[in-house]
Amino acid sequence: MASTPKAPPVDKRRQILDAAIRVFARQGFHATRVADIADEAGVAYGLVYHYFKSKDEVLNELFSERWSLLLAAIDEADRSEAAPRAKLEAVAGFIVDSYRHDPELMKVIIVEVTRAANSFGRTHLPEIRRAYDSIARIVADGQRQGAFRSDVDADFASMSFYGAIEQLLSGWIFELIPAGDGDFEQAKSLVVAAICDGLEPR
Amino acid sequence: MASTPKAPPVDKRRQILDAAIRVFARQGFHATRVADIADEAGVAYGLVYHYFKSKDEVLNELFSERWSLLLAAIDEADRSEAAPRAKLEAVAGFIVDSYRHDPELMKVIIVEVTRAANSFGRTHLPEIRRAYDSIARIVADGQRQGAFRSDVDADFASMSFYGAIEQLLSGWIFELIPAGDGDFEQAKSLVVAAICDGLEPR
DNA sequence: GGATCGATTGACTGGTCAGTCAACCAGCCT
DNA sequence: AGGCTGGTTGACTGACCAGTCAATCGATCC
Repeated sequence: MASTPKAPPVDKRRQILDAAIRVFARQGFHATRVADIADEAGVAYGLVYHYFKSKDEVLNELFSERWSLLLAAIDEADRSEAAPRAKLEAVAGFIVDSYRHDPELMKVIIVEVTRAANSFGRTHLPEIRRAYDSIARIVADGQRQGAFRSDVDADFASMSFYGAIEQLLSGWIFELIPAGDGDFEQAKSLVVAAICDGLEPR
Repeated sequence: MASTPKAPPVDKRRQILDAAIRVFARQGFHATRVADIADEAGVAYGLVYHYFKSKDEVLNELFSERWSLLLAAIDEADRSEAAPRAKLEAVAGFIVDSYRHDPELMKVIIVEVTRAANSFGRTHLPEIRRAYDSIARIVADGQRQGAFRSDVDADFASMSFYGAIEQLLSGWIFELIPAGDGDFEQAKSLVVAAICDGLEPR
């Protein structure tokens, strides 16, 4: 062959990360030994430490990879010309689709980072917080435009909105509420409806 | 003395539980050694195992003690004659007051149990679920009375409502939003307002 | 005063893993 | 061939800590 296969045909690093998603999702971070990751990846124990400084770094990498996409999606929604309500729909849509596309990864991120406030959540608080802040900016903008009532604090609304979505994902993850294909679509509009329209009839 | 001090003057078991709250809140469950609990309680290591079968059981006890109060409060609200919206206000009020009354205990319960879905959360899922179900019953009742719109699934509304409150507590716990004395009162009505009235102006 | 029994003590053990490291291997260049 | 480089291997170690247990204490009763 003329090509120089400098990089090996299979990306072992990626292989380890993907294996880690599966194992973390199945057993939880604390209950998985590094050997479990290596086994699942079909790779020797030591190789994990060739590519990652520690077991923690594997999880950090998984989180950062995905969370940066979320931050980008929120910012993109914010910068768009859409109506405030449509912006929130875009954010909810992105998160729900993330779960639909890769439930195991989202499970790991939520259970092991976002909600693990005493371990990884603390480490990544600044990044997590950036998401809350960006959502709050969308809300505040909507209030300035008169699309949202102004007697609700934007930070508060942001927390409620995000909390509601995350609780929904948790419900799916732990099979507390049905997670059919239609449920996802329905959920997207329902979270926004709940926060924007409220429950009371007009 | 005529009295028979069958029980020792200080309840060591309670002392251990209270110490555990402080240490769990400060360091998190996984990071606290049993020796830390004993030290904080001013008690010998082995005494913890005299009163509790394991380190896990200490946390279980703390959770069950408090969660049963929450379940009772929700059920009491449900059984009352109040308007559906007032019932939700009562639930939100109880949870917020629980945090105000003992932030450390609520931090432990939320961080280590309710949101620790891969460890204790899984163990206590049935009890946690009972809270969601009771709230859903309040919502469904409100829908039957016409006080709430019916095109939002009650289970879904329940999850959103609870998720919003829990996210608020998380915000206080990790100092993402201000936790002054007035903020608590404001929050109670705001969670309900957000979920009942929504954000859009009338 | 000594027998009994529950509370209390803290040194010790056994098992578990994260992380290390020396050796091995495969491709590639000279 | 021989040597270099970087990916790959897995046995080993050192630290940590939950849980055990035999010993001590102290109150109460006979």
